[in-house]
Amino acid sequence: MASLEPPNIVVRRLPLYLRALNLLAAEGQKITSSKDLAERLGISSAQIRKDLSHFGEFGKQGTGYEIANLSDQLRRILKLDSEWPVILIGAGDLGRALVHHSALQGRGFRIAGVFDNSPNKIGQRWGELVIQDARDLARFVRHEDIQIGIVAVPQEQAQHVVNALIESGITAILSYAPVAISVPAGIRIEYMDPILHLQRMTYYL
Amino acid sequence: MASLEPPNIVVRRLPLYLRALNLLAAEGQKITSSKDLAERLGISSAQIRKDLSHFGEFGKQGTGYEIANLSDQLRRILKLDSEWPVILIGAGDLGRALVHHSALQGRGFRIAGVFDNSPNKIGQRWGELVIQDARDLARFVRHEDIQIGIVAVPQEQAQHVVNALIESGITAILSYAPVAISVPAGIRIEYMDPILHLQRMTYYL
DNA sequence: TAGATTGTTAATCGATTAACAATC
DNA sequence: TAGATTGTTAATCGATTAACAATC
Repeated sequence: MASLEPPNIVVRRLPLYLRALNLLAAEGQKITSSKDLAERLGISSAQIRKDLSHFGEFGKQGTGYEIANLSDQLRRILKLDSEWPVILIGAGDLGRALVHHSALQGRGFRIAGVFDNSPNKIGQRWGELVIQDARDLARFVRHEDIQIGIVAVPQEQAQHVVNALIESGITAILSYAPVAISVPAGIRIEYMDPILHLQRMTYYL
Repeated sequence: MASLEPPNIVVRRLPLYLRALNLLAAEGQKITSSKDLAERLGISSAQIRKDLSHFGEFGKQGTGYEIANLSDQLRRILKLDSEWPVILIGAGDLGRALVHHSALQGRGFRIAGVFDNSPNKIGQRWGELVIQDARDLARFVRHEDIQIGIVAVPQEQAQHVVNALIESGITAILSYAPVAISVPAGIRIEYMDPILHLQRMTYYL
């Protein structure tokens, strides 16, 4: 039964389930079970059933889950059933990898604009995108009603850029800068820092 | 008092503390407290003290922690006091961003080799590195005694590459491929997937 | 039907927090 | 000394797991 406030830790696992389901679908599977998913993800089947139960009943006793259906449901729950336009700030290597590689396509996001403050970069074409002047950021965000920003600027500029994003109306931020950034309540921020992940493994080597 | 097996969840937070300490040091601070760190990291001061207590006593009542000392201690605990050589597999945009940006320098790691399987890429220079043939990977890993690998290849090749890495002796892997990879017990793997992070925020928008 | 798997409850497990004596 | 902050204990809180009736 869907309760009122699913714990954040549960919400954070849903994208993992969705990713596994996508993979199963790509393999041509139609049906899966909590046991099957659990093995693939390395967690317990009880946890998967419990997690899903916060949002509804998606399975069938004796059979399991229809992959296409569960996938749709998760996308709906995570609000990924339509594409979110995202802006990218920082047209460096990292930004290029994101745009070029285009891993965002098909998973709920689309890069709608790229911004930089370097005169060398502004005006350059990246595929269908033209790098824009960071000073035009707020206007773009408001006009296109963007809610999500990706920050791929040097560490020293990160807090400043985040402030500007929030000022312009952005409410969710993914930062590649390896520093804790302070944001007001109501703004969500996630971090990407490869070093952090590497440093989490060396203890065990 | 240092207990026998600190929980993994505690070990995973240590790099965050280290990062905050680095920042404080860069600001010219000499001393900090669990309260100060807690505010900066958005967690409780009790948690920081409890976490540190798994590894020893690093503070002084009434004063707090000497930043340089605590930083050294954490680096020692995490085995980051000497530089780990790392190999990178996949010389695409993402790989270039990692090498070029060189964010690894000074945080305990150094890219010792870059590998790719494309004839177009092999032989290219990236700064001081020359992209090597992926077939020479095992030899390099053994000869240079590398323990850590970063996988930045297309999704479809990720499992295959990881298998080869493990075969050659790598025991810790950072994967940029957005798929769960299966590894035998004793091998550690961490994932970098920006979409996952974005998908964890949309629920709340 | 018999077998399988769900959704849910209750028990267990583990992590976080509050509180405080020790002490710098 | 008085004030501040540690390290640690015990209490609280929350998450995970085991178990099973329901049922496809």
